[in-house]
Amino acid sequence: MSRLTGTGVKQSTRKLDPEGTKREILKEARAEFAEKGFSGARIDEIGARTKTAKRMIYYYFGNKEGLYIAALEEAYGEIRALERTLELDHLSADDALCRLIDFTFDYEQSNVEFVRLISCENMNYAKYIKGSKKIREVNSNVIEEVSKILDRGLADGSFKRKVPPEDVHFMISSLCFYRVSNQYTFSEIFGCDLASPETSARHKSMIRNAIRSYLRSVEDHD
Amino acid sequence: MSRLTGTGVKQSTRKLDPEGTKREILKEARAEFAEKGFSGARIDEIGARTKTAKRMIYYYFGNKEGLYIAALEEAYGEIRALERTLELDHLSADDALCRLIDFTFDYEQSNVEFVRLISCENMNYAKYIKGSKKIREVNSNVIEEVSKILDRGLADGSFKRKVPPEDVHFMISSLCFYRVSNQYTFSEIFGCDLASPETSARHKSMIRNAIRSYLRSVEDHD
Amino acid sequence: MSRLTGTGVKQSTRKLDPEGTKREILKEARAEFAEKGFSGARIDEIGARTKTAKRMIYYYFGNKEGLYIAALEEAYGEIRALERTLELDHLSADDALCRLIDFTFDYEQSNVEFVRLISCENMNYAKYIKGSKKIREVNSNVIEEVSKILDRGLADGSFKRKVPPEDVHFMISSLCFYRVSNQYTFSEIFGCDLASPETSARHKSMIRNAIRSYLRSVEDHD
Amino acid sequence: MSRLTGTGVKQSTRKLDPEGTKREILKEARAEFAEKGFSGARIDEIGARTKTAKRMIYYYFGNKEGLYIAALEEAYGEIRALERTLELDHLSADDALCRLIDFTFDYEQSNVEFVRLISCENMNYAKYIKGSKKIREVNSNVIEEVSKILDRGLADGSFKRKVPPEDVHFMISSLCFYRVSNQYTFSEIFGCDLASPETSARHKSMIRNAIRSYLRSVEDHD
DNA sequence: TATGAATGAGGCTTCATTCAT
DNA sequence: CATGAATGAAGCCTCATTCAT
Repeated sequence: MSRLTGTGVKQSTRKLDPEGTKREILKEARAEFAEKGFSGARIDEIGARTKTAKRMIYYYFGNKEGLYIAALEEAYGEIRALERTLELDHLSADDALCRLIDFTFDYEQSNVEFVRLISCENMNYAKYIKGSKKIREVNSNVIEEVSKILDRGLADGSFKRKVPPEDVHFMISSLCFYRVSNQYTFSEIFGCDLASPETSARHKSMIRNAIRSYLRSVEDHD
Repeated sequence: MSRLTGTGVKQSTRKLDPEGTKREILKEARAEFAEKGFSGARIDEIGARTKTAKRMIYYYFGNKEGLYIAALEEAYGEIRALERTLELDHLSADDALCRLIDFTFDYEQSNVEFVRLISCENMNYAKYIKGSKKIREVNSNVIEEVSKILDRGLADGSFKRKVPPEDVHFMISSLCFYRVSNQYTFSEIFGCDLASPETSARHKSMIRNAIRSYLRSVEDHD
Repeated sequence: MSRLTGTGVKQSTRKLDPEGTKREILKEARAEFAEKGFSGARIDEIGARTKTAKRMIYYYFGNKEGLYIAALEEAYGEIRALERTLELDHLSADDALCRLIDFTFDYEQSNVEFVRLISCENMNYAKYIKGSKKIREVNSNVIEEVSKILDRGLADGSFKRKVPPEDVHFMISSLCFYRVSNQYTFSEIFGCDLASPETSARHKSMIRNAIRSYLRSVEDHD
Repeated sequence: MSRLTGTGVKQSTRKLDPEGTKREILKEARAEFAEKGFSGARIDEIGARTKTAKRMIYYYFGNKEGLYIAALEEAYGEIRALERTLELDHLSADDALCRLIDFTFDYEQSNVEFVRLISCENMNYAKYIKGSKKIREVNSNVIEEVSKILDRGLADGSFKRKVPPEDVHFMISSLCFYRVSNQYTFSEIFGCDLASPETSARHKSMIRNAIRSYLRSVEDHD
């Protein structure tokens, strides 16, 4: 029943900073899950990366799954929060579209962690976000934004084609996401580097204009 | 494999078909790795799905890593072999492009397993295919095919834009791959079903025409 | 107690009632130890059942062991205190014996918690009550009471047999205790229900008369 | 992926003796569960007591619960198997009854482990044996045997009272079981030693004759 | 070729307890 | 008196892999 005083190397004095502790755990969890996936991630590793004891993970998040879901929620929350600051309504349809595309491109290119978390969750058949209404809420805005842009473009004649907003969002997402998510196999197989500044700049322009030209064109190959 | 999972059912007769055994293991390995990822996949499970014993996996493939690489190689081999049967040279540039896009679209839509294996390997930072020259070889042809189409299109005036073939391959891949790889989170978040026949048909046409219109257009938004 | 189990519900107002707090903890501790045994019981659970915080358990009882001993002492104290109110001296030997048996029977049947605590302590080889003189004290009276009954019965001829009072107490205890302590396996195995009113009434009479007839009989099978 | 050759102290060469391994694990499991109860028992401890690796417990029994159930089944199996060798049919009702009582008394006194396992399972509300039809089967015979004795005794006049065989079994069980299960608290509290040869002999005779006298008597105190 | 038995290492989680306020 | 935050130790179990036949 006796207790040896811990020989912990980490901290000489215990700190009491619940919010800080929680935030730090979450930060390292995102990194670890993004790097190794859900089953590859190690709770031990996350614990080791933090200044607090591994034990606190269970204190605040219950278990590995709870921590993972929290990590996903935070990741989705961040990108959608930024998206909301874009002020697309002030811009012409064409400019707004390009701004949205550029934002998505830049964000995903700079936030590999986010992209990998989503890939990871798709490997899990999205089973962990199924329970999270927070994620649904946080994402609800995107389609609405695209929709407004498309309506404006059709009205002012800059777009010719009526396309469901989900489909446009899908194209933006695909082209920006895949570049990051699949950069490793793509670069390896085709001997290029998708992350290089040149390729990056070229692709950014290409994605923008591919989507624009689709919305502006009318002739189809069926 | 545990004593608890029942015994004596499998090996009523010893079969001596090394190639068959190997093929069967590989088939189940692909399924398991595609479903669970590398670290989530279970050697035990692959053994259980097979008519032969788990021990044979080690006999034929050395270890989990060897089995996984073999699974990847086979998966890449299959799609590229099919791609080679397309006989694109006989077609006009426009038709050839569309045929290649359609093939990619259909193949990835029908072979979720393939898509997930590639996603999985990207989660691994492509570290396992780095060693495999077989995979590089097997993929070498694709860019060449695209290149020929683009040249032909520029020559006959059906395409206006000079685009690196890797970039066109990138667009095709992105749009076809993401639909499958990210269908779970996308469908969950936006309350749709990317795999439904309607969405599928609409997207197939959209992808085809987005890429075509890009190649045929000239005005850029910079 | 984990952050996950909801906060801020309990301590709307600080109550300053040390005795009440202590009593409440003890009550829940008895329930928890009786239900799960010493090693199965959870300090967290006892804390959760209480309106006060888990920390108070350590404040008042030192540790799990201290709490457990306090629970045992209280449990023994209660039954012996009631036993002392029986006023057996006013009754004939035969009546007094039956009254004591009936009391034991009823008390143990109604206080499964008590029975389980004793069972639990026996699983612990009685190591925790060894230190407690309180428990010895509190139990000292029982044998004395039985002894008086037996003496009276031999004197007035209603009992024929001279039996050590400990042995009679042992028979009463065995027959009343086992019915409760072992009701789960017994009922399960023999497909009956020891707790049903019918069986209960039948057994109560049987126990009474088995002990009586033993004290009244003389012929032995050796 | 490399494997260090084990520095195991236990055995220089691996043995392949599945039945022996299983038996050894079960033997040590019975001892551990009987000593500490289900939640107090330590899989590690059981593993350490055996000549094989802890891992084999999971190989053969799945988990702690599976091992515990197997231990219970074996324990019940043993006593009932011995009971079946008693050949009570050849004896007079009175002799048969005494022989059965003596057997129960001796067996439980000598097999504290069995008694404690049953106590333990009652602390678990018999939840683990609920699933086991093996245990029900193995116990089915007992009541039948008692019933035959009672019938014979009523027929030849050695017993006067018609008592349900379950109730007689209950009395035998109670008196023999409690002596062992509760010896620790009883001895501690009343300053005696229920396991001593003298007390043991006295109780054995007492139990025999208490049950006999009940069956032979008719006057009740109601 | 084929297989059941065996295993060390390490993974997730729980637990009683103590620290700091 | 009271409490939320923090923690080391240890528990159960899983996993890829190797041994012995």
